Amino acid sequence: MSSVQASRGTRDILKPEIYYWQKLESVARRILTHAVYTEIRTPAFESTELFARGIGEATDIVGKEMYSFIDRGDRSLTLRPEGTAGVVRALIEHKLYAQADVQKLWYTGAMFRYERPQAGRQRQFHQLGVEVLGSADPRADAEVIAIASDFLSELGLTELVVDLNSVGNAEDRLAYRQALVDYFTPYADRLDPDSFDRLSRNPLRILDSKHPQTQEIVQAAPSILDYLSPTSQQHFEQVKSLLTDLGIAFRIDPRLVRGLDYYTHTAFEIKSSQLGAQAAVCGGGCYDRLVAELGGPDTPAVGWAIGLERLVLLLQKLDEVKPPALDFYIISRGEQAEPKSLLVAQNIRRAGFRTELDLSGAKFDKQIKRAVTAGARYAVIIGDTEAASGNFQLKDLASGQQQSVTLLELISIASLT
RNA sequence: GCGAGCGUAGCCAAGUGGUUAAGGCAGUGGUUUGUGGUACCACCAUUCGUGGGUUCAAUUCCCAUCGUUCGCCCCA
Repeated sequence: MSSVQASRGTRDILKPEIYYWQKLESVARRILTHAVYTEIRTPAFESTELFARGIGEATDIVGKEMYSFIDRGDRSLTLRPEGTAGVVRALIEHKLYAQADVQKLWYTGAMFRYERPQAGRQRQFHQLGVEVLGSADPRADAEVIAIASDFLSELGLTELVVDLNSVGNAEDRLAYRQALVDYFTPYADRLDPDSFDRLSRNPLRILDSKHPQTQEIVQAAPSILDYLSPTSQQHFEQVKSLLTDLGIAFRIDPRLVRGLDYYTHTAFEIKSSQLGAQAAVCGGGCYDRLVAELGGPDTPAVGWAIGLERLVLLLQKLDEVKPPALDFYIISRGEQAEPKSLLVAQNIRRAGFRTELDLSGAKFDKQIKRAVTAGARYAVIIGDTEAASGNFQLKDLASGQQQSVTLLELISIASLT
């Protein structure tokens, strides 16, 4: 086949699937609006430096997954691989922190990473995220988790589990990192190659290796929870107690670490047992150092991102989402009738009814069949006789009853029922 | 980036080294006039993702390539 096809890792979202996306978007919008989070829309590409500095040079995302390019003005740009860096850049650039101590923001949009595509993992994918900037209060952590939890359960998802951990502050992490290096070094030759590599680069990440032999060694590794400073510990305790008060079930996973450098204190993931290897639907945590690292004032922050492709995969396993019900289906055939049908359709639509106009010119039986399949409540049948008289056939598709009515009568009948 | 599987019509799917590539769903036309069901009839892949090779002969075997799926990596 010589026709052009969608690029690897990109896809079109077509009819049945799009209803899930629309549902998820409307639920998200409602919940976030009620929580008084403000939507923010940032560019799909940013200067490469923003991600290199923000996400961390040593991360895989920056190291090998970014869509970077030089534009015609010799600038190095990158399609955003995640949403937080751009939001923080906007916060700093517009000095949003000066308008209010705490900013509560949310975003959704396409992100880009050069990865091996798989179910629920595309090169162009979509995330929904929230960021609370300017509060170190444990309530901020608990609030964002509560919002994620409400959002997911509102969508009807069960079998979700919140995994929770604290990675402490910068000093805690440093001390823990050293402890891990000390622990793993004697086992260095027994680690899998990836983990061996991380020993010097990013030892925390050895913890969530899936390699069986590495896992065995990890079993007895020191726990981050033993390296938390009293303040970090207190913060963590408060988050746990707030979640308990909210009735949000969670389990502590001291081996939960995040892939991005900017995380501190609370780290969490919401996972589904129904997703195979791409189990994490929502991931987030605190990132107290990021704003300062990108040149802004010292600003504590917490947020999460939800992978929408994975969420849609889950939703599709639940109930079927249908398009909104159809009120009218306009059937017409004939030289006088067909032009008239559009006028009728527009009038009914203006009266507030969802109305489909059949443009096929097919025979009446065919069009009526389609009206039934489309789930319409009424069919309006217009032939040349009706077009001339101004009286249309209004057919109730459930009962099969049909009457001859004017446009005004037709609308008032529909309004009454 | 690594390992493995898969790729036949809009969808599902059988198939074999050898004249015309099953079947089902959907679609279209029809069984005389402008009305939903059922039944019946007809039509619907010059071609098996693409390119190359082996062979007298390939959808079938081999190689490459593209896409996709699963796992690793990573992440949401």
